[in-house]
Amino acid sequence: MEETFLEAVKEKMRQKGYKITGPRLAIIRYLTREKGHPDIQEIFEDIRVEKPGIGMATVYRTVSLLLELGILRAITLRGHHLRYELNWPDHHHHHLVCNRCGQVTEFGNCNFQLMSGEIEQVTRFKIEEHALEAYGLCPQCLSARLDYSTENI
Amino acid sequence: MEETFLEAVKEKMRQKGYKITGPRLAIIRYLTREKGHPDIQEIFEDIRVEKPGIGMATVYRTVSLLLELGILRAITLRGHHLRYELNWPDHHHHHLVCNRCGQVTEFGNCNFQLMSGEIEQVTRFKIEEHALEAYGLCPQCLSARLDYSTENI
DNA sequence: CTCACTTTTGATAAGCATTATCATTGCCTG
DNA sequence: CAGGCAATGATAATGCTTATCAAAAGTGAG
Ligand SMILES: [Zn+2]
Ligand SMILES: [Zn+2]
Ligand SMILES: [Zn+2]
Ligand SMILES: [Zn+2]
Repeated sequence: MEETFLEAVKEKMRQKGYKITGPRLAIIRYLTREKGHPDIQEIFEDIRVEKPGIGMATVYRTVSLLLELGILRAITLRGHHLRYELNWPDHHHHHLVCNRCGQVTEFGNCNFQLMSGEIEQVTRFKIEEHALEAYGLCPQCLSARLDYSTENI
Repeated sequence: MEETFLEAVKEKMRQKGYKITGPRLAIIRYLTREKGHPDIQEIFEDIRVEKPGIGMATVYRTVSLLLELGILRAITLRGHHLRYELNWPDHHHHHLVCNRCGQVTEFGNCNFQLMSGEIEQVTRFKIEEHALEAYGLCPQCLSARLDYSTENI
């Protein structure tokens, strides 16, 4: 899976005339390993461990390139700075964020197509994509809060 | 409606010990008039017309205050900078953005509660809020594109 | 209404994140 | 394995947001 994806990425870069360089490969490999939602600073710091000489500008440039190629996906949670994740094929999902500890979980149960038809009828738009984020309390913070309210009785 | 809302805002500010000042009133009045989704720069420029002396710092501070009080709502479209709209009571809605011209339309047909129960079961989160944005082509851009593809036959 | 107290304001400086610049390095094709 | 051109890394520049602080304005008591 990872290898096939990496080859597809390289092929896409070659087709568009971009060079496959050391820094770019390191960043792509890192992103295929990393399963979370790192921001640009985290990407920079993690890459620096294996490639100490890399510059922040290169990380910015590579992330922009991967976004342009559709390899990377950017998400915003509560309007905070951007976080990134690989755009694996056939993996439609959204994010659930804990309001207390910030933990991010993914969920795939998306029924958006049930409302999109009606929205298209009402607005006359043709819908192409959508973004959805849910906010609440994760299981850990939920039980912590329950304990707290019990204390207060 | 507008007057009732304005009074409710004033009351909320008094309760929290915030002073009702000229600049703050001007910004709130402007936001009740404005029906779009201005960003901080647009708010600043529009307010400056009626209150030429106002400083950018005050606009930033007032927007933060209104967000804290739940009077204002912030939205991000495609991870771009924040845009704002008043949090009118009982007006749950989301945004539909044209990928070509950027036009923003609101829609109220939201079936999120149909999926939230299942997501809560799977993830064990307690969901409190959600944000949803749809992207596509507005009616104008849609017909423009249809014309264009006809030309190309 | 006036005064005294406290918050708010506006101008300015400071702080960060992102982008632009440019000489040097390093892919890639032949 | 060399030449050409894109990419890199260091640094400067830009732009947006927050912090600072003296002056102004809102509030509540008298
Ligand atoms: Zn949590
Ligand atoms: Zn979806
Ligand atoms: Zn449009
Ligand atoms: Zn909704």
